[in-house]
Amino acid sequence: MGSAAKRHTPVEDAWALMGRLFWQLRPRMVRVAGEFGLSPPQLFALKTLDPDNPVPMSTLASALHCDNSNVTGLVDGLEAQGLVERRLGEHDRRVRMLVVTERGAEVRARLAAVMQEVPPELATLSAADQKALRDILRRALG
Amino acid sequence: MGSAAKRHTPVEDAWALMGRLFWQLRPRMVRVAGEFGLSPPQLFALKTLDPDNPVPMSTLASALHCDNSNVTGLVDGLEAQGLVERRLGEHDRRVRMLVVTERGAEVRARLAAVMQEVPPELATLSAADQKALRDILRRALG
DNA sequence: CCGCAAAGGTTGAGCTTGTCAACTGTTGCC
DNA sequence: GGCAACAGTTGACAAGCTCAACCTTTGCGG
Repeated sequence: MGSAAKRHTPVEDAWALMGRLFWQLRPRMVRVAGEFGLSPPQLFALKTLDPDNPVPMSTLASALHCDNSNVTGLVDGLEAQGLVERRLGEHDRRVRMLVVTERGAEVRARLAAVMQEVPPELATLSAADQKALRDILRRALG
Repeated sequence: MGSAAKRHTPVEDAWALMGRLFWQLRPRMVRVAGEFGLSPPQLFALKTLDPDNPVPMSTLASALHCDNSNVTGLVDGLEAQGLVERRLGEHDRRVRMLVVTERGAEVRARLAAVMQEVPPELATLSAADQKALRDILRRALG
């Protein structure tokens, strides 16, 4: 049964290997978030926001694939730490624009720097493999 | 400012692109889990278990990077659906071996089939790129 | 201009995940 | 035999998340 002939296409194998990378990523995210005094969802929220482009809360909600009401609590936390501000919409007074504060932008930048760190498995690839990997993924994702 | 010279190494770019794939994966997991009547953590738990190799709960806990007490609840749910069974350890009566039931194995197999589906972005790659991608990842991850 | 449906956000209820501390039962070692 | 260590469960508690209900604002149609 363990020897049942499971046929995997090359890209399926590749996908499974990426799954392993993703899996190893999870504890790392929790750790990084903790180091910045954030919960993982708060980390994703701050990472998603663009300091140069304030957006309504509903936009953040759809970017995070979650409900508006969920974003309320998330933003409450970020606002309590002075990382973002709710600013009233100028044309439409229903919306609250999410503005990343100066401190928020700073935290976000350090965050991005940590998250961009490549897992050791990939780092050990040859320079040629690293470039090839990037090029293939670029072709796939534009 | 948008022109600030952000230097990214090729592998950092590749890692960021994989991050985008990972991000798109999240809603899909939630959807798949729901289709099988499971929550995402339950799905991961069942996926982690090996029908041919019963393991103690603590082993599952460390595989899931979480506390033993958390696994208790997770397994409660899976057991309530008849997907796994707690079997008393033969040599050590402290441990409960997690045995995947027949029905559990069936669900797990269908689950694996769905999860192995490759995201469309990767599926559109040329056959050569797909093989190259697999080979590079194999070199990275063994 | 009025009425009203629709949109943005917040609130509260309720469920699940997850952690920690305390506890039970079992084991193995000194 | 005593005792520290281990496996698992329980209870308390914080947080994420969704849904339904609600409030305010908006903009459209009559």
